[in-house]
Order: sequence, then C-alpha cells, then structure tokens
Amino acid sequence: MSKKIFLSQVKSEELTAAAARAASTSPPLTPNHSTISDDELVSLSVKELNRLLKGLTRDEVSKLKQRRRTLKNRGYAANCREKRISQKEELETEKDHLRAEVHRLQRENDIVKMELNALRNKCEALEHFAHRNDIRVLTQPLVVSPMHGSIVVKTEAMLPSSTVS
Amino acid sequence: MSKKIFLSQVKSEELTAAAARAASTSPPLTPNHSTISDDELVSLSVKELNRLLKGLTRDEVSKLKQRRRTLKNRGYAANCREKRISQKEELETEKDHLRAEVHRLQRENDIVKMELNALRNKCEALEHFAHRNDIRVLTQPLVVSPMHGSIVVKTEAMLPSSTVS
DNA sequence: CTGATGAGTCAGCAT
DNA sequence: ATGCTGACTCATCAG
Repeated sequence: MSKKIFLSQVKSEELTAAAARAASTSPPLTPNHSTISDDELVSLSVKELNRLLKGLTRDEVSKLKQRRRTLKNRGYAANCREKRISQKEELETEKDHLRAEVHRLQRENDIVKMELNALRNKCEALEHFAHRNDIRVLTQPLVVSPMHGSIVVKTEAMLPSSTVS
Repeated sequence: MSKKIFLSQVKSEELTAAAARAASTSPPLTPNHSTISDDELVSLSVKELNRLLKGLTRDEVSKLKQRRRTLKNRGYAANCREKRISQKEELETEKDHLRAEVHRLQRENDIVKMELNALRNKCEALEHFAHRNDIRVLTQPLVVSPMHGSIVVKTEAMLPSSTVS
C-alpha cells in the first residue's frame, strides 16, 4: 500500500516553499571541505559514514551526524504524510465498496420481494381454485354404486396447510 | 463537527516538547517593555492592535505584527490537525453505518428468501392438491341417477392454469 | 540508534 | 489581512 520514500528525499528538486528554507539552512550545515550532498549523506550506511568521519574533529563529526539525522527526519516526515493520505484513501475505498454492496443488496431485495408478491398471487389463485374444488368434492352428489347401493364418497384429501405454515 | 480552536492557543500550558521550543523563541520576540502575553496578542482585534501599536518604532511594530502572525499560524496549524482527525473519524463513522446497513439488508434478504421458499412449498402442495382434485373430478365415477339411470357427470371446472402461470 | 509522530514555524495559495 | 495546508525541524517515544 505505502510507497515508503525511505532514503530518497524529495529535496534538491523544486526550490519551492520549505525546500528553499531547508536549502538556506544547508550552508551552515556544510561549512567546509567535506562537501557531501544531502542525498549521499542520507543514504550512507553506518560503516560508510564512520569511514567518512575518520579524520574529522569532534565538532565536525557531531555536526555531520546531526545533519544526517535531520535529513533522515525529513524523510520520516514525508513517509508519515504519505501514510496519512494513503490511509485516508483506503478508508474511502472501503466506503465505496460498502456503498456498492448496499446497492447490490437493495436490488436483490427488491427482486426477491417481487418474486414473493408474484408467488403470493399465484398461491391465492390456487387456494381459491382448491377451495372451489374442495367444495365441489365435499358437496358432490353421493355416489351410489349402481350395483350395490352403498355409499362410496371419500374425504381423505385435505388442504395440507400444516406443512406450509 | 470541528471544534475550531481559533484564538485560544494551546500554549502556555504544558511545557512539553515543541512548546518548550516555542517558549524559548519568545524571549527575542518580547524584547522590552511592551510585554503583552501571547494569548492577549493573538486575540486582539485589528483596532485594538493598532491602538497598541501607536507609539512604537517601525521595527517594534513589524516585530509585534510578526509575532502575532506566528501565534495565529500556531492556531491554524492546530485547527488543521484537528480537522484532519475529525474527518478521519467521520469517514470511519460512515463506514460503520454502511456496514450496519449491509448487515441489516443481509438479514432482511435471508428472511424474505425463507418466506419465498416457504411459499414455494405451499404453492407446490396446492398445485398437487389441485391436480389431484382435478383428476378426481375428471375421473369421478359416473353418477348414475338411481331413479332414471341417466348420466349426470359434470366437467365444467378446469384448472385455471392460465392465471397461475 | 532508527523510525514515527505531535506540535510549531514558514512559504505560498486563496479569499 | 486572514485562514489553511504542505513541508521541514525538533522533541519525544517505542522498538
């Protein structure tokens, strides 16, 4: 997610705003011969730095170390800002996804509800039909066996209402 | 949403971190007699400021104005940070609401789908029932009038299949 | 020590 | 002039 600028400072490019100020503070930080650029200084390993520090006075050493620390801090601050904005973007992306999910669910819901209504109508029609037939079955003329004269009306089939709520 | 610190600077409270540094830069900014506190200076109206600036040298005037500007900037920076975090909180709140809405819709969806299934079962049962009755109606034994021996079977009712798909 | 972050300062933009 | 914000510096904390 994050780009991690790490040790390739933004500086020494556009001389705008704070960069100019930072540049103006460089002169006192680079007082003499050991003219090493910010980019170089900040990307040095500790070993390399120590080698470079060999023939310097105590004061020069601490000056250089301090400059390095400041340059590093500049990078850390940039990272920090980057992180902030990428976190914000991440939040907004997640929000967008959730919003899309809400819409999807709403559409799905609408569809299912329409299906439900259609089915309700069908059910209702079937019930009316079944009721009519039921009435007819229950009220059909007694069937008298022409042969024996016994009553043979059946009433076994009922609405299976208990199985459908 | 935002608290708007405006002109009641956070300073002159805890002397921690940068506050100490700011305090250390104050001495050069308050060099002499016109000792006005930061809080006072920053909350002055332009009219009041001008009144206070009346009997001062050009240098003192610009020094004081610069101090005021710096103090104001301190407040602006604090506002800016506050705004950032409240915007972040707002994003997270909106995310939470969307998440809740998603869950609500998912539950609703589950319920409706269950209703739909139940209704499907009921419908199916009704169709079987209707079909059986239909069969029975259509295949009921011929009713022979015991009195006249004539056929009286009726077959007027058919499945209203066109209305229930 | 290295890295991260809150606060303060400044430059520059916008109103 | 006022307000805001990006970038930088510094103090300070955690690892």
